[in-house]
Amino acid sequence: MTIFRLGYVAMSKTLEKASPSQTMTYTRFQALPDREAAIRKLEAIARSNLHNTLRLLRHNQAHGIKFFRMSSRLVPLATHEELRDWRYISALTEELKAIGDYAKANEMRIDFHPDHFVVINTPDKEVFQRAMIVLKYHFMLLHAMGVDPTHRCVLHLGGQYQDKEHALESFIENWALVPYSLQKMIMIENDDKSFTLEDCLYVCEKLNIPLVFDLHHHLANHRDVNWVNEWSRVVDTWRSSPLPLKMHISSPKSEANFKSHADYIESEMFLDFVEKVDGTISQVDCMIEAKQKDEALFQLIKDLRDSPTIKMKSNTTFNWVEV
DNA sequence: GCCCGTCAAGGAGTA
DNA sequence: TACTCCTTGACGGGC
Repeated sequence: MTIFRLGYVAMSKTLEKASPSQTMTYTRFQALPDREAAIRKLEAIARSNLHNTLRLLRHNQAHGIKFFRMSSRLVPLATHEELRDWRYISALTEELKAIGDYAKANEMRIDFHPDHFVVINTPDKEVFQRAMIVLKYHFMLLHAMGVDPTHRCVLHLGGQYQDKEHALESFIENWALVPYSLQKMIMIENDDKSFTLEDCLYVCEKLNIPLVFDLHHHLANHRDVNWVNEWSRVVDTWRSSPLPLKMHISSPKSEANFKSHADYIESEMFLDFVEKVDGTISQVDCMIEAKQKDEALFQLIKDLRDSPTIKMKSNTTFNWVEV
């Protein structure tokens, strides 16, 4: 039997006025005459984002959702080079701790997916250093929340730079330059145009990093479309993790626009995945990446509930969500 | 209250 | 070499 736990990304389509990603651009920040007042404004925005994150967790708890990816934009301009002197963690200690305490009390898995500008295999030292600053920002947020940072940040392998084999080796070389505390935080995900499941397995096995398998990306970019052949290797990358295996699930927007995410999840595709995985592992945490966010999760649960296939499979357990 | 340009980032693709 | 596009949600000016 496999337990499938479903989660969603960053924001809700049903909870109103609950953005965790309110922001201020550096252009606007700079335009404010009083720098101290501008920083206090940034802190007010961050507090609102953290408050809304806690509201989202409460909303999730009410619907039985125990898995959630937080926005990486919780603290606007936190990693900007002109704001290095800003001690945002100490200004936000209470709000951060409240999120961690709530997640722990309700046995929730919360994590991050820093955006694709965090590139570890880059040949550019400045780009690498900026990547470290962004990773450190995520580390400090988790630390202040009181959440064990192990395997809480999903990254891609990076750029190909006209030579994929060399780019893979660059990742391995640059990995040695990543502080151990940040290394422990990272999971690697296959992407939809450069690095396939096999490429990621090569790196993950070599460096002992858990692999987050993205089924949609795999369908868009693969060597062998039949991912089941490599499934046991994916499972093995999670052997030393304190967390269950994590997956990304999304559906293509259209044939013409295959790589973009659709509003909802095709339940047939999801059921096909469930049938292939069921019984191979005790638990799989599936991150639903759909434009309609939690609404898509609710719809998927509804579709599954109506599915004759799932009714036949009495051994399969979902964390059912009451709509 | 809606529309649309702008903001930010690194890489890929094109001229 | 220089540009445009990709992606994302939010912001804010214009109407």
